[in-house]
Amino acid sequence: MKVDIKKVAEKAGVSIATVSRVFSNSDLVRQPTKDKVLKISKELNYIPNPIARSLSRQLTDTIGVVLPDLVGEFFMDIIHGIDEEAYKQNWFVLVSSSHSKRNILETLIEFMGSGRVDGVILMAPQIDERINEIIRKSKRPIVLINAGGDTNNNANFKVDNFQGAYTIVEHLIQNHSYKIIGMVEGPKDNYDAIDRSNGYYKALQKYGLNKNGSMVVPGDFSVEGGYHGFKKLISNKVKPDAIFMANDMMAVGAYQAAKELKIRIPEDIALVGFDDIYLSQFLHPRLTTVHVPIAELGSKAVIHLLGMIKDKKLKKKSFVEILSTCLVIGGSCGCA
Amino acid sequence: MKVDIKKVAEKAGVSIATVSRVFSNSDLVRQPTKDKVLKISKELNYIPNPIARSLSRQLTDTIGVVLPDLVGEFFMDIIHGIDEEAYKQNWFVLVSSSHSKRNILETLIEFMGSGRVDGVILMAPQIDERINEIIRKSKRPIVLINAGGDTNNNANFKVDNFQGAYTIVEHLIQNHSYKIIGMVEGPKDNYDAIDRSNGYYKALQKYGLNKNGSMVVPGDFSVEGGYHGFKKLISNKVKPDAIFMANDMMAVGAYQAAKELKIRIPEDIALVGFDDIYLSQFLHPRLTTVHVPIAELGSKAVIHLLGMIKDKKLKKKSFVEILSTCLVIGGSCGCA
DNA sequence: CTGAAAGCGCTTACAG
DNA sequence: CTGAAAGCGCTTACAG
Repeated sequence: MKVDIKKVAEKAGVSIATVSRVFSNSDLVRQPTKDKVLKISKELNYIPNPIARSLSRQLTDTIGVVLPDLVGEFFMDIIHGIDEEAYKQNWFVLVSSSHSKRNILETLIEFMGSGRVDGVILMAPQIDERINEIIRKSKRPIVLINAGGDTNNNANFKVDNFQGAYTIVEHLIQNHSYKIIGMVEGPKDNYDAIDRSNGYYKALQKYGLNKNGSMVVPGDFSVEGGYHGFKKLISNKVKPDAIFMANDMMAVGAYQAAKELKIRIPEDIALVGFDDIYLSQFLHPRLTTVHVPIAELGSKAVIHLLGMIKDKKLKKKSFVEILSTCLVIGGSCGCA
Repeated sequence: MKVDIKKVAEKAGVSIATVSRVFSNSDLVRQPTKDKVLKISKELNYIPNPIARSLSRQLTDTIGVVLPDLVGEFFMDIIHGIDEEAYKQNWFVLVSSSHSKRNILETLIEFMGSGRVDGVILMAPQIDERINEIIRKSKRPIVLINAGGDTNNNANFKVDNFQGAYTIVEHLIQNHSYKIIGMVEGPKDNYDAIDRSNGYYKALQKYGLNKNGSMVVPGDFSVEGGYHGFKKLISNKVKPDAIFMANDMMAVGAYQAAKELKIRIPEDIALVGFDDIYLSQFLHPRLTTVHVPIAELGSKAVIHLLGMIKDKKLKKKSFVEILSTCLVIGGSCGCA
């Protein structure tokens, strides 16, 4: 029943070494021999056992992907980007997201410590010292996606949150001449959020609006957070002309609040977001926001990781690539 | 540097057999011996190599998950359901979705043929003969999620599309007394879609509306499909009182069309959907729809699959569980 | 309760 | 170009 390399070798009248060479595409085998082995293999329905191969080569052809719990909207895009690229190069993807039963740390230890994967892609909103220690101790390469905290001495792929925020706020100022621009920020300890806030401040400063044109309230990247943040801004004696929500989910909450208060977007107040989540195109008017290249982040991470696995030298180098975002114009900012 | 079972055995003054037994929690080891081994292991930072373990046991503790390309909204929920349950039982998840570079068939062959996984969960909208053949030939167990086509002799977990559709249409008839109920159907070759259509017809029939109260146009589960389907229904001389969109994505398209035509929902026409996708709660008014227990589908599939892996007898039995859906009432049907 | 040894199915340096 | 043999790091039936 079970057909292994021995059976193929026997039938083909060669040694298992030769069969092995045929399947690893060694050029040490003559074409006729190769043909014969391949023919027999087909007949017997032989597929080399990847586990045995892994044990022998000390390589698994598998990468581990560790994701945080809350990536919701992005989840599929990331996995797709990773999966597609990995497949192109004939690698497998072991996925693990943190959830109620498990945290990132555990998963990382499991992946890095065992021989189950040859490298890992880690998406962690925040790298703490314990995580850094695991990374340092491990001999397996790791690539960070959108990581915050101390990410030195690692390979990093990030999104240009600062520039994205700067650009969209600049759009509000330059194209629409809004004078007072409010912002509902993201979580204080989230690095994406911090960079977005910085981009906002920078744009205001550039156009001299930082003194009287700024109005900031805290938020948390959730729909409810956006709902309350919007209400808070709107209840100010001086009303903002426009509001920059630090992410689209909060913008959704803002739409709800506006609806409730019968405030029209963009007639009464302009609104913009960040992320370009799927949902944002269905808001009315369509949300003006910043597009984030999620799938690309995934595929770039894979390419780099495989490079690190193949070339040990690369592993030592720290590396950062910041992917640029692009503005998505909808009607919510006041554009036609 | 590399610490293996030998090193631990040596340091602990026992044989590798004993170390192995300690880590597989055999009760054949005395507590003091166990303690000593565990202590040394901690010191040396020893983790048993899962690949070697797999080769020896002929088990990988890994399940493969094969998903179609287009599950968008559900993707994360399914993976989460599967991942969480698998983790509870200490299993790993190898994910693979079909995409531009790969189809379901290839992935399935790869998973089933090689020794990379002990079983697979397959979500295929349609099982064709080639897929069935692969399943039949493989000695590894497989569980089907929401599969269509000939799924006999397999383990299946499905959603009760028929009942869900029946219930929501019945709601339109019973609670709102609508007399003419249109429907935009899903793809002709999609089994979910077919069952939903059947539920719709059954409800109309039950209440004697099948003669004059039915109005059906084709659709394709896409936003655009819903947009055009809605327009087509609305352009009829006799207008429907309510429309059942075969899925929420199409309902989104219907909202867009309604907005454009200045048709109010539900005042001018009631609208309901199916799936309860994340987005549907943000439509105005909130979409009345049918909730589908996606994560549960995933976790149930895992539980059953692991059962099949552990108990070979189970593997032979065909099995179907149909998870029931529930009605989610929003404002779009005319409810307060 | 513990150990020596065979075996899981491959890869690859070495010898020819 | 090909083969015999050691080795990858475990598990487990067998013997004690």
